[in-house]
Amino acid sequence: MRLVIADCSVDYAGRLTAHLPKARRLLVLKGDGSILIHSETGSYKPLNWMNPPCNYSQHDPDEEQIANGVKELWRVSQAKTADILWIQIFEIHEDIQHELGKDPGLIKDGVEAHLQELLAEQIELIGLEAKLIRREYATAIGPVDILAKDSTGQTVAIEIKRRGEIDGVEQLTRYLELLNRDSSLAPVRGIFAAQEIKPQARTLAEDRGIECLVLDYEKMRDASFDPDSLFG
Amino acid sequence: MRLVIADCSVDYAGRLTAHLPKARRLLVLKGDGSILIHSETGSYKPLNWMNPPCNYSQHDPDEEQIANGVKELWRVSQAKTADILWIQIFEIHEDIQHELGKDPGLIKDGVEAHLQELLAEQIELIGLEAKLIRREYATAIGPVDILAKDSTGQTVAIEIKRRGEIDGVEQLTRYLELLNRDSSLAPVRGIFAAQEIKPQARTLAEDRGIECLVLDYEKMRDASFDPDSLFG
DNA sequence: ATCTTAATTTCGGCA
DNA sequence: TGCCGAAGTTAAGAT
Repeated sequence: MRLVIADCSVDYAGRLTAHLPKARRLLVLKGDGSILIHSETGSYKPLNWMNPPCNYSQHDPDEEQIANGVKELWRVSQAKTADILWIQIFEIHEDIQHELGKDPGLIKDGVEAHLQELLAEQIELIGLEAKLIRREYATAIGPVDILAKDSTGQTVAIEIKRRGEIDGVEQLTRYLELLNRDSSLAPVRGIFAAQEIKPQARTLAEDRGIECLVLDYEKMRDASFDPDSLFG
Repeated sequence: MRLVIADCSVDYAGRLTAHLPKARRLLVLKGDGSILIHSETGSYKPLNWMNPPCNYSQHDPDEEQIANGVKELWRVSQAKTADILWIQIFEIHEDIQHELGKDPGLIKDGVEAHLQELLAEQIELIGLEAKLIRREYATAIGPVDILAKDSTGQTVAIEIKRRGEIDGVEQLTRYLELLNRDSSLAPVRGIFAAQEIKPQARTLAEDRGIECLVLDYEKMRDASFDPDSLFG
């Protein structure tokens, strides 16, 4: 990995056209050939970048560029698409190199899968005497997060999201349409369950007769450790 | 901006819990207090990070940590949320500092907003004598990009994308369903306009009676500079 | 390899 | 400030 602090200007041409005027910035050239251009502020997205695999080459600045003070001209192009980054280097203030080696990677815990696990375990949150049929109920267009039966015996399809947005309602709608063609299950109603449900998603869901359920992750997790606290 | 190459391990607790085992990495401490932790590969998202505003402090490692070889213990916490990053430093291989100053920022060209502006201006591209009703026509489930009337007086809802994919067709379908309930507008037909329309999106759109319109950005931009060139 | 879905999404615009 | 949708989204998982 090479780290360069330099006064530079950048031009990107690819999915869009963009330009960075001359300023002092950090250039990170990674071992896989990718490059990141960062400023002093703004997290964590670089001002400009190129994803691997890409090709780096150095070129001679033309007369006009030399007259403008350009010392080096870098070209970074994407190997698969037509994306190109031209970097004009005016002055290099720092230039160091270190090999980092392979990274063991990030270990995560606590995402959507956990919410699904907890709701399956505490299925009565959707209504008293509700029973779990199964998680990840397979259909032709993908698995339904949870399939259950309510106290009246009606089948319920549940879509779980961390944040409930319109896409999730569309997804559940497609499942319901399909499940309702299965006479052994129909009529199937839907519940859209999420830690947070956006107003537009709620509007669309209710317009389609889909119930919205806001999940309290902390409470569900606590109840999972101490089952008595939920229904006791 | 401070750049540190160090052997470190990281623990994050916040919206999720995550851990990075000991390895050599790049730590970027920006002037706004934010921190990025990068490895040799994988652009451009860091392995771990903390967004500004945040607080940095150094702590004394406990006996166990010292026994494990921890030399420094950094704590970076988000000022507004409860997110915390603990960084165990085993060895520092490089530690440099540079002030970059304020960045003039990125200048973009060729995004969706611009396409929308151009099509509103050149609305006859959807058909002769078409008239613009308005851009960003508000509905309960979000704004329609462009609402217009064609030469027969029929209302037309237009969804604009840079790249036309299935999502965009779904979005337009929802708008059409809603708009067609409004007797002062109905019947409303749809046009799916994009610089590039994916075959699957085109198939779905046409199946639903939605017209597909491929936009030539360069040509529209030129026409905007020289209006005569378009219809002359 | 392609498609689908989530993301500690980030980022910008407008109410 | 908060909500909503786009992004050169990126990244991970499934088909």
